[in-house]
Amino acid sequence: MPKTNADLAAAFEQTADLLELQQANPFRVRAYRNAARVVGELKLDLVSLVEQGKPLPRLPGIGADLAGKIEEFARTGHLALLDRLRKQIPSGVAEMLQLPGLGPKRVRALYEELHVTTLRELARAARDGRVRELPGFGAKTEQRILEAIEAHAGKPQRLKLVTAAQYARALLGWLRKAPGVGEVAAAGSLRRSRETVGDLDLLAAADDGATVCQHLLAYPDVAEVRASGDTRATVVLASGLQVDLRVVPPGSFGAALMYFTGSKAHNIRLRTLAIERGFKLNEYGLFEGRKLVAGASEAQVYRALGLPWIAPELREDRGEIEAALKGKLPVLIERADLAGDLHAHTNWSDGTASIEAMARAAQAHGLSYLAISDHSRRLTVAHGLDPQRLAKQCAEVEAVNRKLDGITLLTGIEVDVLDDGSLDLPDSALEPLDVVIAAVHSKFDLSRAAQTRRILAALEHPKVKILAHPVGRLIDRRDPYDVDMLAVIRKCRAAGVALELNAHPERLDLTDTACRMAKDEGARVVINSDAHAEHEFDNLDFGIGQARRGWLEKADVINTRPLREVRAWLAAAKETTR
DNA sequence: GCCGTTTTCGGCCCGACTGTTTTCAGTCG
Repeated sequence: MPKTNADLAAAFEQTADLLELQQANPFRVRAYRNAARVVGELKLDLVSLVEQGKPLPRLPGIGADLAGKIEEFARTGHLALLDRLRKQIPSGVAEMLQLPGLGPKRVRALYEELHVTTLRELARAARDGRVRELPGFGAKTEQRILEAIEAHAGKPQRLKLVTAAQYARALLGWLRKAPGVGEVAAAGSLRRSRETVGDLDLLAAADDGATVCQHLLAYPDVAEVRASGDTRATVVLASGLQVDLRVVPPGSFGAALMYFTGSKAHNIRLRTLAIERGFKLNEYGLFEGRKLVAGASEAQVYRALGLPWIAPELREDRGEIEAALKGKLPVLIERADLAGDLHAHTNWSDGTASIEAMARAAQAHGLSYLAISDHSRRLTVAHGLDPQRLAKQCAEVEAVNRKLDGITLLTGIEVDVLDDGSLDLPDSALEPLDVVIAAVHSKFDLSRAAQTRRILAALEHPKVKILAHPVGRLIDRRDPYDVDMLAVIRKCRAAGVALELNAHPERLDLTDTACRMAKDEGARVVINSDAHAEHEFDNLDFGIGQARRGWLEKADVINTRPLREVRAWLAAAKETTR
């Protein structure tokens, strides 16, 4: 099994956990965690780079030592340091770090004093009342540990962005009714449009924070209060979702929004930058000595640091601060830039609405063109179209088109890519269509080489202009298939094929890092709803969020262009080796 | 373990809440 950046990141993360348990230098621990993040987000496949004997690029926070460890891992599949640490500390001990309320100090005490090495043993020790005997522990902590172990068993996954957004909307509505409250906002990974959200971070402006915190505790869906003070409160909803509320004075709202939006790595960079410039940055503002320099708005704080405002989607410490310093931030795409949608389904296959209903829904969502692209015959569960039904559908699309005003329908198909890379419909059926989208819906478990070969072959087909959901994952349900994404992206660029950013909240595929890779390689992206129902054009918002996380600008995305230009692109002959 | 238009050594983001204390350590975000 070839190792990936993700394996390397996991090895660094485990090393950090174990070092932390040994009470190693906390900055050394941080260096490993930082390395895990940087490597995990990297587009470049480090293992194959080393295999090819190429030098590693300079990576932020990775010096001589960690670079050596990357090479070691690439060559041997192991880190000697990690192997050694694992011999010293049983694997179950590190797992205890996952429990809320248990950090390295307490876990170490449990391990050394009570010789507890698994969650099961920990639960037993807690039930026996042995945990409370330890210095620094008490009856309450013991009880919390038991509850945490129980919750850990039915571990709530991170929520999909769309679900988190629904919870947040309801909670913000509730908080707006708190006495004396000013602005309220959702922050955290939700505001950064991460594809999944772990817990909700909410922010409110008020002079009397305690009252607003109390108001949150009274929210009908609150199942448990974890903490509550004058400026912050943490509750757990009935669903298990944790909600953190922070309340600050109005003059600090911008600084607090920055602090609570994160990411943590972005914040650390900003605070370091503040120190270099003689300031101190915290959630109350930017301070010069005791004097508040900025704080009411994010833009003020960034400006005082010598930076333009940075969009939340970029705040991941993936180069946005360097870009901001140089004045080279991307002008990110916005929802209003989308002119059309090139992938939607109807009740001819597995959609729920008619062609006309989908067209009118798209128009109501501000779009001026829409491609009807139902499934092809191989996808029998979706009632996929064979050549005869496809031809009939095309005739109906044209008929509907004549009735419409202000939106134009394009004919199309989401055609299955078969095992060998050929398409599920004959060329004669595809030839008359405006849009042909190639999609992999089977054989997800091919080897990387075979899967890549298969997809590259499909991209060669002269009619294929879009590669649907290129990574193939379903968030939390199905892993992406193993494919050489860089090879796929380069092929797409060479063949004039657009990579779809499928905006369905369960897909959001391309991933953010793949979007950025596509942009860097000069390939085009198309942001499609893949709507199966009229309301699903709303999902385009999530596609835009993901695109912005991938640094995409209007010009990078095909369906920001007017129909005339899109038609020209669709009609352009492909340069392929076929 | 990383890093340097003040530094190649000595720093490394900052504050709130809880529980266990008797003035604060540990954890979290």
